[in-house]
Amino acid sequence: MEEKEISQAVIGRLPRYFRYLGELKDQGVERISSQELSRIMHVTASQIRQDFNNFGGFGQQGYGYNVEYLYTEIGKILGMHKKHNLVIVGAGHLGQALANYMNFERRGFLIKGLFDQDTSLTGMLVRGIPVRPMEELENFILENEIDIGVLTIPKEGAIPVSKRLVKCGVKAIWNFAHVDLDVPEGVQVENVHLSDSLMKLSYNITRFEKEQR
Amino acid sequence: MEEKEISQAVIGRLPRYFRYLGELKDQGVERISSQELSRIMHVTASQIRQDFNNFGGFGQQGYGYNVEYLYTEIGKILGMHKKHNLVIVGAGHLGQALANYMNFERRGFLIKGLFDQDTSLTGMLVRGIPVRPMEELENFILENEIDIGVLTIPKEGAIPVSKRLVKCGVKAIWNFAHVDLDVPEGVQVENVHLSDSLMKLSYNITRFEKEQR
DNA sequence: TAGATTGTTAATCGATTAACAATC
DNA sequence: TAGATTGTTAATCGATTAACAATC
Repeated sequence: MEEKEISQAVIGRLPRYFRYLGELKDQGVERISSQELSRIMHVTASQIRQDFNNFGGFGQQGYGYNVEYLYTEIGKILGMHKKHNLVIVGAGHLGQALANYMNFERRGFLIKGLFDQDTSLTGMLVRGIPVRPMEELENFILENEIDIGVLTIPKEGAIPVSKRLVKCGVKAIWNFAHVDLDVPEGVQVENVHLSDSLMKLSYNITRFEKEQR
Repeated sequence: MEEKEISQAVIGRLPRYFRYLGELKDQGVERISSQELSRIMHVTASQIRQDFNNFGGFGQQGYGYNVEYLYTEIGKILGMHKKHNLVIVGAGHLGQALANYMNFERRGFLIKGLFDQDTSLTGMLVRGIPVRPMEELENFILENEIDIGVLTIPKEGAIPVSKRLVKCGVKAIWNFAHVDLDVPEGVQVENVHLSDSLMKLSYNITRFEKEQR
C-alpha cells in the first residue's frame, strides 16, 4: 500500500479545516457540502475536495460530508489523538506565556518541563511547573519521554541547545528563536519568526498605500 | 510607471534575505554572489536573482551584489525605515511577552499602548507602559496615530475588537487570536495561529514515523 | 428515478528552475 | 580582453481551478 506524499501546502490548510469543522460540530451541524464549506471559509469547493481526497474518500455523493466524522478524521491525520510531551527552553516572557497557555494542553501538548540558563530563576513555578537549570536538560528529556523541544531563547543560544535536544532524541523543535536551525533529516522544525511576520505586515501596509496613489 | 504586483511568496522570503544580509554585513562581508548566498541559505541562486529582480537590478554583472546596499534596499522595501505605532489589546501573558520584547522597538515597531478588558489590570506597568481600560481604546488610537493593532485576546472577543480597531483607522492587525478576521479591503491582517503551527509539527512527526516503517 | 454532490481527470495558472545573452 | 555573474527569457514543475462522469 503506497503512501503518497502530501504537499506542505495541503498540510498547512488542515488545521484551518479542523477548526471550522470543530465549530460546525459544536453548532450541531450534521452534514456539509464542499460548496457550503467553500462559502464559509472563502476557498474554492474544488480545493476542499482535492485536499480531502488526498487522504481518501471522506464524503458521499449526493450527500456531502458528515461533519463529526470529517472532524475526527482530520484530527487523526493531524495526530490530535496522540499526546506529546514538551519542554520549553527559555523561561523568559515568551516561554512563560506559552507555559501558561492552557489550550495546548487540551490538544494533547503537555508541557512537562521548563528550563533556563539563568539559575536565579531555578525553582520558580509557572502554572505549577518549576524552572530547572540547563544541566538537567538531558536527563529530564530521557526520563520524561519528551517529544518536542520549544526554543524561546535569544538566537545566540538556539543552535547549541537545538543540538542538545536532537542528541537526546526529540522528534521536533518548535523554534521561536530568530535563526535557522540545522537538524538531521527526520527531526521536524517549525519556525515561528515573529519579527518576520511583522515585516510582512509592514510591507503590505506600504504596498497598499502605494497602490492608492 | 507601472508597479507590478509582487507575489506573497516573494514577500514571505524577503525577511529571511534581510536577516542573512544583516549578518553578512555585521561580519564585514562586502559583496556576495547569488551562488554564494544560495549555498548559505539553501535556496537556488536562480530564485534569489528572480526575487531581487522583482524590485529592479540590485546587482552588477561579473561582481555580484553589494551586501550593505542590498541590505538597505530590502530594508526599504520592507518599510524598515519607517516607524509604526502599535497598541496591544490583551495584556495577558502573551500580550505582556510581546510588550517586553525589545527587538520590535529596534525595528521601528513602537508599542504605545496596552489595553485589557479586565479593569483589575488597569494601571499595571509593563516595561513602563500602563495597561488601560478598553473604553479608552478609540481615543488613544486617534491621539497617538496608531498604525497597527495587536490582538492577544481569546478568540471570542477578537472580531468585535478588530471592528473597533478598523473603525479608528488602523492600517493593519497582527492577530494572535485563533479566529479569522473579516476586515475591509486595504486593512492588512497577519495571523499568528500558534496552535496551527503545533498541529503541523504534530502531523510531520507522525508522517516521518510512518515513512520509516 | 431525479437531484445532488462527490471523486477524479483535465485544463489553467503561477511559481520555480534552467539556460544563456548582456555586460561589468 | 577574458572571466564572472547578473538580468531575463524559456522550460519545467507543482498547485489550483474547472469540468464532468460516477454514484449515493
